[in-house]
Amino acid sequence: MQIDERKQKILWAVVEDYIATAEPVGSRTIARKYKLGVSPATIRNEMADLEEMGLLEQPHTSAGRVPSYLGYRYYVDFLMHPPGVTDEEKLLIQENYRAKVQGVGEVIKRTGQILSELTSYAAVVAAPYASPPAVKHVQLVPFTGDQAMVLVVMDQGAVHHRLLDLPPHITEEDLAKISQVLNAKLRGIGISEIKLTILHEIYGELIRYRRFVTGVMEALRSIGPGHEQIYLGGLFKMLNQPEFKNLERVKTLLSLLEQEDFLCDLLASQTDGSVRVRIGREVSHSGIDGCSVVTAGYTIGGRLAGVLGVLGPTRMDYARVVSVMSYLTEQLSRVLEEMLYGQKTG
Amino acid sequence: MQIDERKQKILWAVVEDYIATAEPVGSRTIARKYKLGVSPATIRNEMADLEEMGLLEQPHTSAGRVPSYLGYRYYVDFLMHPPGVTDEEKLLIQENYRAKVQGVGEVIKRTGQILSELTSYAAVVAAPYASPPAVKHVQLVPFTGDQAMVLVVMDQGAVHHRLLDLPPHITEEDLAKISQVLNAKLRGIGISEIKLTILHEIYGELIRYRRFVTGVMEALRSIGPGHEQIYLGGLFKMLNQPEFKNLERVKTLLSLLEQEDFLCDLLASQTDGSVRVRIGREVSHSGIDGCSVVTAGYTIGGRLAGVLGVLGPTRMDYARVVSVMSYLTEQLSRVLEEMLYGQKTG
DNA sequence: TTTAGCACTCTAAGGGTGAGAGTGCTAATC
DNA sequence: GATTAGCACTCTCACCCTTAGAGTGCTAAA
Repeated sequence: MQIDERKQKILWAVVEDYIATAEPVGSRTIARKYKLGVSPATIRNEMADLEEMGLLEQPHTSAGRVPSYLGYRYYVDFLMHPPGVTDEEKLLIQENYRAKVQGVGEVIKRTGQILSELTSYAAVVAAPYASPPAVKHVQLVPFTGDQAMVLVVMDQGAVHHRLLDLPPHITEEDLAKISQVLNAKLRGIGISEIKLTILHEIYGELIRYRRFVTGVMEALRSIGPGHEQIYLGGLFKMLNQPEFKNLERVKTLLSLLEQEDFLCDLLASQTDGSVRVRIGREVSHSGIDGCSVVTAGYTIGGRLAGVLGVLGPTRMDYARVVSVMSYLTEQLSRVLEEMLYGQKTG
Repeated sequence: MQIDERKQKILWAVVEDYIATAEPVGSRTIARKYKLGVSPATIRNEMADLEEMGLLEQPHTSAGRVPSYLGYRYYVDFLMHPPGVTDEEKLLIQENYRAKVQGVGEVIKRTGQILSELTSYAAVVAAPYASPPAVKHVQLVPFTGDQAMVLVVMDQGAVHHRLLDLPPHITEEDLAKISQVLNAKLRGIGISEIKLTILHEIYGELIRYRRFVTGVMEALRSIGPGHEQIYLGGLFKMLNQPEFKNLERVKTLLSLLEQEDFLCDLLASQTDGSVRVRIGREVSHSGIDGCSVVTAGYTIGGRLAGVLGVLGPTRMDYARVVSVMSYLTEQLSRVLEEMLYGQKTG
């Protein structure tokens, strides 16, 4: 059996209606609302076919139909028409960024807020993690008598800091000198690219402080790519969805979402700037059944810089979410580029 | 009518039992479990008195009694015996801090996690906001061709950064020089203490860069004291409490907790290192009925440095929470002091 | 003053019922 | 051969009723 045009229309109608109402969709409803020019009986027959093909499901014998996982997949891949973003929404988004924002963290937060605002689902946004982030500047700063702080500025504006124990009898000038050497050797290099040759060069010039420099390098390595700031918000919006009237579900979901590792996992698989939809079981995490995740990458200077995502029930308004996400990543990329490289070069 | 010892015992028993079971407490239960040496009938009479005094309430005529707001207040003020913390729990807390922790942020996060772990309620922890934080180090770092990053390390380990437009034709050496002057003038001074005299001194030495330095100073001022990192966690734990089986409540609560302003408000009123219990209506925030908040300050060098709090239902195990909080703030103060001032001076 | 006994009240859980929505099948129609 | 009207059937959900259970207040006795 194949999916002819009428079947497509019916599948489309079922998915759209179910997304809108959260109620199983009956043949009568489709005939009435979507005027396909055929009677409910015909639609019933077609729906029985679609069920046999695994695209629809029946909660129980005498209920309407509900899209199956495959049904959603087919809808997302072939049937939906992302409606784009209205002018008002565009304005809203741009307003949101126009307000004076201080630093990347603020931008990320605002992005998350507006994302959940516009979609009514939970939003997750990872701050730029950059692939790979390159060191822009390293600075050792005396802190207490026996501790120093290592400051590392990355080329995309992130700043990391670590505290380090100082060896005895090291002076502020020593620190400045070490900073200087580290800068000369590391600037423009990704953390993960720090290889033995560079290490040897550094040790060569700083042989006196070998042990301390080892500590510094360890601290640098501990920065790694992952575990940047992650924004999560809009949870309460998602609870308005009827699928979350079950408290047990809310609990397991919340306990997952509180773990940053989990959020990282959700976003990590995004490897380019496209919009990616993972439906139900495709979100491979136990305890998060019946949910879908839409992720999209944003870029800085053309390279993937970070990911934002929307988490909602499988019955998610995919078309809308995809529209919002693609416009939003575009804007976010633009804003970050302007911010980090200046208006002129952006 | 006054509260004699027997009434106290009965009130105590009602509160304890209700906290433990979340069920209205009947006279029979009290007679059986708390062996006061009197019959249920006597207890009934006493309970009627306590109700008349406003310390107990009846959900409906034929249910047991439940503490009223005043009842909880009386219990917290006069009747409860904080049980202290068991040795295992002490060990657990100390283990938690012993693990290698990187920076203040990590300590705050871990504190929040263990706090909600030990109490089963939601935990809120504000990173040290310090009164006032003093500048430890200022550093200007060239970023892109026409932007520089201002790094400010505060004496309690926080690091702030801001991006700034550079005037044309400024060199890296210029930046280094400006950094040096700023450091000399600002080190040890609180952001809010930067007064005109200091400003004049700086301008005097850096007259050439006057406009740029103005920008730097503005950036510094924008750091301000408030809005440090706030940890919030353990929400899903709180949902196990039967009072949150009502989804509507969970939603309003979540929407409040997602606003950092709200969390700040919750913690802000704490002005010393003591443990403070606010019950029900005392938490003056609409939309958060039936909840109590326990806050406590932690100190660094004897001065209030930050606040942690527990948010739970009015039927909260106050005795336990107070015990945990007072031990935890003690430990947290110790850990932070060691971290920021070094083991020897702590 | 305390206690036993008892009638009374209220809730929450269980079970039965009927309306409503939707289906699948069959036979008639285009 | 595809489509449709008609109809019997199924299943859920909301509603009502009933009852068990827990707890009370009152009264009278100890």
